[in-house]
Amino acid sequence: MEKLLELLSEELKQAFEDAGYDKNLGKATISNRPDLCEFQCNGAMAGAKQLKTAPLLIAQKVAEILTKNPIFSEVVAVAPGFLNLKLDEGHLKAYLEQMTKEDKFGVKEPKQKKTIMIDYGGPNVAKPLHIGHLRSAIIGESIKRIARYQGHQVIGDVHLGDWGQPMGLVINELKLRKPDLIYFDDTYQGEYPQDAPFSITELEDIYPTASKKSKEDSEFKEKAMEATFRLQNGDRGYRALWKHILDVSVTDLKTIYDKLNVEFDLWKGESDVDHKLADMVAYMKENGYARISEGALVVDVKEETDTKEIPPCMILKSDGAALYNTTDLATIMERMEVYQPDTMIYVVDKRQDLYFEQVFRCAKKTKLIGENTTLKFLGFGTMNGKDGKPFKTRDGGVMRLETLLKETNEEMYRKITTNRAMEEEEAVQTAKIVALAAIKYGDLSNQAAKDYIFDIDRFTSFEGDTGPYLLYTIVRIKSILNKYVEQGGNLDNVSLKEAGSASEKNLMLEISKFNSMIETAYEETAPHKVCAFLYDMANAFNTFYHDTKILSEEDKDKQAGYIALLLLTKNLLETCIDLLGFSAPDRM
RNA sequence: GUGUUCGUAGCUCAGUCGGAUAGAGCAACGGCCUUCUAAGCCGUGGGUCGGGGGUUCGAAUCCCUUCGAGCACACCA
Repeated sequence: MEKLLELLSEELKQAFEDAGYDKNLGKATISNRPDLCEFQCNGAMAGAKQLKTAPLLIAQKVAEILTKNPIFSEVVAVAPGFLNLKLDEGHLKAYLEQMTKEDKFGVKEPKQKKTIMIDYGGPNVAKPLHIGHLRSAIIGESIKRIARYQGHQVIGDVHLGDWGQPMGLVINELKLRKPDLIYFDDTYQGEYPQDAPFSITELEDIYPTASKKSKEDSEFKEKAMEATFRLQNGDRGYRALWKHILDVSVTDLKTIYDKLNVEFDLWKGESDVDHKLADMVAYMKENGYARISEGALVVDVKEETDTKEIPPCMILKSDGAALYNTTDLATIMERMEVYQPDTMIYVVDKRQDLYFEQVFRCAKKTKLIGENTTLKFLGFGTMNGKDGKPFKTRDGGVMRLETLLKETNEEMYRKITTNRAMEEEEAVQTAKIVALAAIKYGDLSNQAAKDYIFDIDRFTSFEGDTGPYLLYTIVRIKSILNKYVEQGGNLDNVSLKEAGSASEKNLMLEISKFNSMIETAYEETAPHKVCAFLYDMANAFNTFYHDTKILSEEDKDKQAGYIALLLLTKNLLETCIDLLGFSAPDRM
């Protein structure tokens, strides 16, 4: 269904035209003076110059026509030329009624359904997730859900770091610890065991140890490189071992992403395109895209219009080895072949901006992607501590994601149990749900591209612009709806009424912004717009709640109208938090 | 050095393809529970929108300049 602002703009256009002016001046916007009006139009001022007429006169003439229009309950022209508008209650009610009937509350299907691939998460095999991975997961997941809700086909790919040097390090360290494993026996011809010869706990200890050793011990490093080489060149035992590392690690990653309510459609990794690298490199050479520079194979990506220097995109290192660029480009190539996406969005730390600019240009120049394919870099800022510096643990290390989750859950459990009496089991479950909302809302309510301060005390607070506050609002509505049913009410039997108070109308006006908000959030890949909408709607609801007695309302017809409004509010709130990737408990 | 992002209330952040009196939250202060969850609501105080200049009827928003901060700048990912 059409956005409300567009419907109003249509009326304004007609009025401008009828008054003898350019109809394009008729554009409705949300009022920035809510004390005066609900909507406004500034067209008279914009047109005053070309029309050589005083803006107020234009506004007055248009207002005269508009006052006869039943869609507005009030039309006033004020100096210097604003048109102040109020919407008729009946029309507002009808608009909301239509929302409840339509699929997705009136969000229109896109004219062209796109296939969008989102590359987010980016964990490395054999390394535990740390807070650096948090933003990519949270933001990417939300973008995915918003785009999907908007009606596009969206594929989320975790893009595992599962192939390079780290794998050799792990294998080599494992060889030192367990030299007798049959995987290291070159003469072994039989099948390898199903079960991995190590646990996730062990694996998590192996990588850091190996990484440390490689920096201090050149012999170890050399052996690790050799192991990497053997793995990549198809050594049977090494491959089998690598497969174990992958399985154990991915199983573990899935449980944590599951806790975060983050879900990937694809668990592809760098290793999946290894077989394409040689062909791709050959293709770039044959078509004259690549050249040798300082021993390395590069593709120039400079453009005439550049104001800054863009270094060439390196395809192969001077020792002939592949690097991150190589696998990223090959991944783009494979995605084009298998999924033909219209857009690929990379949700990555913004410090990689220049790097991705090079890769994108290279992909375009070498025609790995089509003319109409969009590669989009969605860089997010750093998560800082309260001191404004990158977030660290108390002893200065990198905090594990699991630790962060655990601590937040505990903090939330403490808050819940001190404020409410609740069964142990329910309190634990509720704490988890609310804690996740706290973390995610705290992150997503900021613009993704900006650095932000991760303040767990603030995020877990139930007061103000926080996740818990929103959940509390939803829980409140659920509680009223439950009681209504207990008292014999039927939720299927309620219908909206015209607003009878300012707070009720205000809530309805907030609700009416939903489809336009979704569209903006999608176009700007901006989950924080969803957050702002949620908060505004929760505020509008709470104000309405405080000056309206719902369950004790004597007029049953009026009461049913309130209930219908509550239902719609609740459904929208729940839809929005789902777009952000969290959910609400039944009680808290 | 080059490029880039940013600078809004004591703190954390919205608002930025020009519109009226720059908005929230936290913190501070003052009200509102025999009544649907007070984890709430209502109100008060708090601002040279980093500085300067320009464009415009109108600038936090656009342009120039300046100061300050973060980040990036090919053989890591």
